[in-house]
Amino acid sequence: MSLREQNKAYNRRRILAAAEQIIRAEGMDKLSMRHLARVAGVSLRTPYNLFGSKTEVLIALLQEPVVTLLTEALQLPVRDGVLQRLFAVLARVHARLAEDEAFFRGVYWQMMSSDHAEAREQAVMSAIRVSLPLLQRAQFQGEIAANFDVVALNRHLSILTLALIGMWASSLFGLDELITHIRESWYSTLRRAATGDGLVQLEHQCADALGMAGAPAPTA
Amino acid sequence: MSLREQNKAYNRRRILAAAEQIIRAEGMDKLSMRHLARVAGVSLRTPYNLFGSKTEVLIALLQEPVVTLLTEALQLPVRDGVLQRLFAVLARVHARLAEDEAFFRGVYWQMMSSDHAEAREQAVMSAIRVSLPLLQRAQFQGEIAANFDVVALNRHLSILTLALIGMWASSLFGLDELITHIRESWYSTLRRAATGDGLVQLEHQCADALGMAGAPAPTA
DNA sequence: CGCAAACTTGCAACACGTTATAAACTTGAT
DNA sequence: ATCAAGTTTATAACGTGTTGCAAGTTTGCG
Repeated sequence: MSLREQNKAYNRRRILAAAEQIIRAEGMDKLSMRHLARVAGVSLRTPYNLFGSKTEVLIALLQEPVVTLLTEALQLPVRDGVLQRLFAVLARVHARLAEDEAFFRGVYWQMMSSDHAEAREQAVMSAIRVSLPLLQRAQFQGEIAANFDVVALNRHLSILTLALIGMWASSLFGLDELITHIRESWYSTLRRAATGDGLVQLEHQCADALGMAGAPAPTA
Repeated sequence: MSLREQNKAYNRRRILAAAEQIIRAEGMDKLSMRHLARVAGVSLRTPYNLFGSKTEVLIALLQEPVVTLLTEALQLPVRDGVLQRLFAVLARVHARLAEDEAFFRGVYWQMMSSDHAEAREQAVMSAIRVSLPLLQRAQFQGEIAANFDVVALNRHLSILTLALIGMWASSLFGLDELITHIRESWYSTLRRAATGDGLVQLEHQCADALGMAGAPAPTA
């Protein structure tokens, strides 16, 4: 890497570190570009040169912990099958979000409520890509019906999930309710697509602790 | 109504009319408070006096068409039952949104991406209240299992729907895909709760045109 | 009418995200 | 060392939502 690139990378890291520190120590509403630049020891223009906008700073700030969390969660040991793995990932994400609820909520909120539609769209699309291999594997192993359009299924599930995360980020409910809604919609949606062993795994999830229903799903 | 109240109501109407005109003629991004005040023939301070914030102006702007649309849609003639009525309402809403897509999208987006969490929460809560009577009636008529917590079911469905609308408003996909996601999630969720006649109505909806699936739901 | 309360107006101000401009600095290659 | 290209910096500016303040206007009441 050339010296030029090294310096840019160094400034990028300083800016992201400053952003995280400000959010943790002073709160999301104190994260202005002027303050960020001052804390990072950099001019106001530099974050714009290196990231493009405040939104893209926040996207970069989320990327590292999210990638770390997902790659770790996707390797959790699982006994039964692929669909169970999905819910195990959700549980891991739940635990991680609980550790840093205010941080993730604030960053995600500001990120999603900005004008920069293109930057948001890119972030969302990369999120949709994460879960596709899992669902494809589930279909390959016969947990999902062979004639189901698994790409559309994945898109639907991802969009549902991100939409619910967006409402959580907008402070309309707490983390526990968010996870309940996600579990509920994953369960309901996958129940349409699952077959055989997949259905067994799903009913196991339902028996665990599905918040909404007064009763397990009707078996007719 | 006292003269004082009359004048306030008159100014409110002028401001809302000006807002609508600006959005339609010049686009959402031209709707600044200064411009709005100028077009409405009113001082910058007055919208704040009468509504409190830009967010609340937009909420007021949405309220009238939304209430009109929903009260009309809820009285649509329906042959079969309550669950079918839900999907009929959705179809009516779809048609209305299609007439004014940019308008509704822009207003909803600005409304939901503001800082005023309380105002947003109030709007969301009133939206949740709309569908509850229908679901309660469905349960009363045996279309939904008697032991299902219909209040939680309604909250879940409403939040799913609003979350998806939020993603549509943020320009992540178009109106047709929005309706597909809503139909899909309503169908999947209600299939857990429906019994007897309710299930029959749902399968009728599924046969209509459910976008995602390559196949009808597995009958096991 | 006359007076107090309610309301609107005009103006300045604040902090914000973002951009333009021009000067200073750093790097890479000759 | 020199020079051009690439980056950062300082400063000012624009338009934004929102608020404070003092003056002006309108309304309701005696």
